[in-house]
Amino acid sequence: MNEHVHTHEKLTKNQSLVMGTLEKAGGPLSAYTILDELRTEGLRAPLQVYRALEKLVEFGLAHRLESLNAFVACRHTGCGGHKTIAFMICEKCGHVREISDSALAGQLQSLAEQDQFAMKTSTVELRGICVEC
Amino acid sequence: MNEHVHTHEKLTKNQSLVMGTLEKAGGPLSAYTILDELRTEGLRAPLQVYRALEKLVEFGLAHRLESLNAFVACRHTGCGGHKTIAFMICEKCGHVREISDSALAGQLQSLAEQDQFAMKTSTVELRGICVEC
DNA sequence: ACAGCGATGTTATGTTATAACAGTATTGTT
DNA sequence: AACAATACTGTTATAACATAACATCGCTGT
Repeated sequence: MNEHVHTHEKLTKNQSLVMGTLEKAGGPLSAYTILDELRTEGLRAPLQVYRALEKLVEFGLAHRLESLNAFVACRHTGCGGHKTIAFMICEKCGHVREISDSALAGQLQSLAEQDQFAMKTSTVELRGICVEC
Repeated sequence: MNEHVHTHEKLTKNQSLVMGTLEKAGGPLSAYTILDELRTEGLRAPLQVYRALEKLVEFGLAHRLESLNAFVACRHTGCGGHKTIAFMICEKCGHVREISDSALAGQLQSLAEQDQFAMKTSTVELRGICVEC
């Protein structure tokens, strides 16, 4: 399960700091938790974190979990060819599993097309209990 | 497209008030917007609304839209036999379409089973532009 | 009568997110 | 080098969303 190493060459200072914090955590963090982690690095205001997160999400390096109001590092970055489609969130241990499933992606797209709905983004979050719990 | 009439026989006063407000709106409302609507009815505190919403969601009479931090009346109540699976949210006009699709439901369930994940609830929200916009 | 339980009302507080404005850094162009 | 354009940064203040804690009320069943 050795994960990838991300270098973030093009990231700015704050973006790097936030990305590093997310990766170190290995799970979802709230913006304010990230901020607290980074006070030692000189960050002081929520906006500094939110602005970095906005970019990271835009770049596909991080994802926002709507049902948690939290953010996670993308597991897939750098491998290309997959869009993140869904998350399985364990309500007991907090573990988040990121899923790329092209069948699901297609299904969502065709649902949208049925209604002539121009889908821009999709949020799929499954809540429950994971294997280990 | 004549929709159903809901009578809410078993609802408490606050639950009725909140449900009525959601139905009258015909679209998503934030808890605080609901509160403002109901100040004339004597409601004063957010908790009064949140507590009612919690029950309504539990009863399946309303849904929470995670990506909007808002709530909508369920379109389907009283017909039985369908679980709400997804929402299509227009980012331009704010219109929300509620979708029951058993194929999608099955797909989510089987994704969960693949990982031996005991799914309790699912959130599926598609963002984009609707036909009319 | 009274215990149990769920709903209510209220105050206070916690948590998440953005507005508005000023300044700094980088890049590309002439 | 001078400049404009663009993006990022820092800061203060505030908005928007949500819950904790506690006291009380009003049913229902025994």
